[in-house]
Amino acid sequence: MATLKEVAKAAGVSTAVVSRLLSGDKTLRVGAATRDRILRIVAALDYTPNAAAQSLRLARSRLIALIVHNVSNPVYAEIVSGAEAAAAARDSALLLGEAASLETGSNRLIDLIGAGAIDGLVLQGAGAATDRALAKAVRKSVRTVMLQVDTDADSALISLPDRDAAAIATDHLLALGHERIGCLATAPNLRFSLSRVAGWRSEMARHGLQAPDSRLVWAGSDLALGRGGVKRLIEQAPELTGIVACNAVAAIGALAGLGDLGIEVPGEMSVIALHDFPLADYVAPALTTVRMPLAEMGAVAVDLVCGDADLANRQVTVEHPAPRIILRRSTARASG
Amino acid sequence: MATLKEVAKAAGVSTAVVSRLLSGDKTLRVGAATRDRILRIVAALDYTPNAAAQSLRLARSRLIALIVHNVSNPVYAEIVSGAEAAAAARDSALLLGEAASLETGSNRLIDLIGAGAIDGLVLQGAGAATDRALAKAVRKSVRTVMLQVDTDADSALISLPDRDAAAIATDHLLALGHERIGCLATAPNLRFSLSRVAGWRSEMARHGLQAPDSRLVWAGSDLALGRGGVKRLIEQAPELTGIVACNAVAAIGALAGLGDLGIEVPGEMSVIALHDFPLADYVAPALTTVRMPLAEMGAVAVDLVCGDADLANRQVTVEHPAPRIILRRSTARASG
DNA sequence: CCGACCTGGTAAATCGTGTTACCATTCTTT
DNA sequence: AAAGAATGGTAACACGATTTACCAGGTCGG
Repeated sequence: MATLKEVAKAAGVSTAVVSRLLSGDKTLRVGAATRDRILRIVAALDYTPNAAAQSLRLARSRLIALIVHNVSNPVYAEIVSGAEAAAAARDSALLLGEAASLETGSNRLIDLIGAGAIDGLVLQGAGAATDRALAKAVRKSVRTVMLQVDTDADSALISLPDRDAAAIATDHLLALGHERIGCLATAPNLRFSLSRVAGWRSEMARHGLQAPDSRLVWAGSDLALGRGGVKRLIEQAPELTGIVACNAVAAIGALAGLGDLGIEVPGEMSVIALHDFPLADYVAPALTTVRMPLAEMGAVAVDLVCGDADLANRQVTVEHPAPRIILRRSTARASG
Repeated sequence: MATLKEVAKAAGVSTAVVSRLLSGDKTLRVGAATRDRILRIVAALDYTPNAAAQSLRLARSRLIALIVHNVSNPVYAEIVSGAEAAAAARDSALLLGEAASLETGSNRLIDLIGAGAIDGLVLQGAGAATDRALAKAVRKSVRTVMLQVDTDADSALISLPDRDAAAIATDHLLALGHERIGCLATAPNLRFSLSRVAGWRSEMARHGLQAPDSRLVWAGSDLALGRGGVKRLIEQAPELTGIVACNAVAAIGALAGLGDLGIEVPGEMSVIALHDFPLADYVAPALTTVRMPLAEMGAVAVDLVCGDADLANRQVTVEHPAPRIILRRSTARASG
């Protein structure tokens, strides 16, 4: 509750001195006695600058908004976690929004974006909510970074090494002797998803093997869609002995779907997935994955949006740490 | 970028009219023509009130802070999700903090709390970060709600029906014919944890069965601690045929720990856990749980902190939806 | 015809900081 | 001793919205 004016009065100086002292103004000349007295009083009164007044004056709030599809998905949770840590490291706070809440009616977070009240916006995933947020952000030219899906606005795009990771996964199955390898992809209209499919295709081609559309199916990024998707895939391509799943959550659904079909993993079918999270080690069978730098992507997004680089047409791929295989039990040497 | 003054000038009125019109002041008498003109201009200029100025004037930010131990834990993620939805419904935005980021050095979120810049604070879990936040909040008398762990401050405490849920879980094992039932608890110094243990103990007693300390072990709420904890438990009490795990994430670790020991679940050991989340259906074996209203707890917390009820010594238990068993494969009838 | 009331607004203070421009002493220098 | 510089600050405005108190002019009742 202590205000700058109160501190100044208690110290017997003007508010200007206190403000300049606390903000480290180098042009301020102040006596040592006065300085100490002010600092003592600041401490005694537990003075903290009023955030609203500061934001108003500085036109800067040190608030970052992150909009994510769904925080209960462990893949997205890891992004949130990385972003939160990076925001804290940059002395900013993180406003979190989930897509479902933002779609309907009026929403405070959307309003804050529309009022230019935040310093930066990070958008993950596509959909009505992100479109709405993006439209507001563009109007007020809020610095915006998109994760994984691009747009025509003047925002930066952060990607993962999707193609490489899919190639690594495919290569792992190939090294185990598999030749008929399918792909459980996510969405046909998103760039990152297409990159992963391209990684699978090109690695197959490099080994002179086929990767026809019949061995590809579009599932989403959640358990139920993975479970249903793998059944369509097996129906289309019963000859498969290995599957590259482009999303680990969907892959776990796929393991269940394969169980429904009576197909044993890894005995009859090897499954490797992109992305990793702790529980992947505890499903049945433990899922072999290619770990991608998700937390780092969240952190890079926040760092980029907080910096002062020009974001228009900026494209960044998070290369470190590089994708690497986490070997578990869902992949095995091809039989026969 | 449009300001109230600009709107007023364009409409040929004073800022007072515009402000009062937009905020729905009923004492304002304004001509129909003027009203329409103002509203048209507001729309044309895409005017959004400056959030900082509004907060400064109204001493109210419509920001809620939620501090959670770890968003990657699916149990906590569900709390976050519920809180976010409730905040959106109340036209507030949610600031998210993770404990690890808040412990060290200066932090913007802690500062915002210390400056009284938020309307409410919800704290989950105990630890240095929450203590720090709480201390700041108390100084500025920020409305605070604690989840699951109480404190001596004037904050409300929200609980789950812990004792009932543990009793339901215990009862399930008893109904399957188990008599030597252990408890994999979380922390010995937290109230909710003790309630769950009490639920186990009392239900055992009600059936005339023993629940000695040798059949109890304190593990935490994550995978590794559950895995280690169950091994200590089996060492102390090899005679057990059933385990009530007080946290589902730890329980999944425990399943792995039992696997390490070569103990088959549910053949040789039945495991039932408190809390539920989607992936619990996909581990090996699928985990039988007692579902608790986690998202609802997050929502209740936000609603309470946003309301104007007196929070001092207020205690709320989230009773709906009531805890219920999700029957899966980790529990079976006692053999012999 | 005059006071009261209603209609349709306005002026100005306030919230708490940050910052630019300026100033009264005292000290130094030649 | 007078000019110039260094010391140690201050006064005042701006940021953008809200709100209380007030008021000019027309209408109406008596």
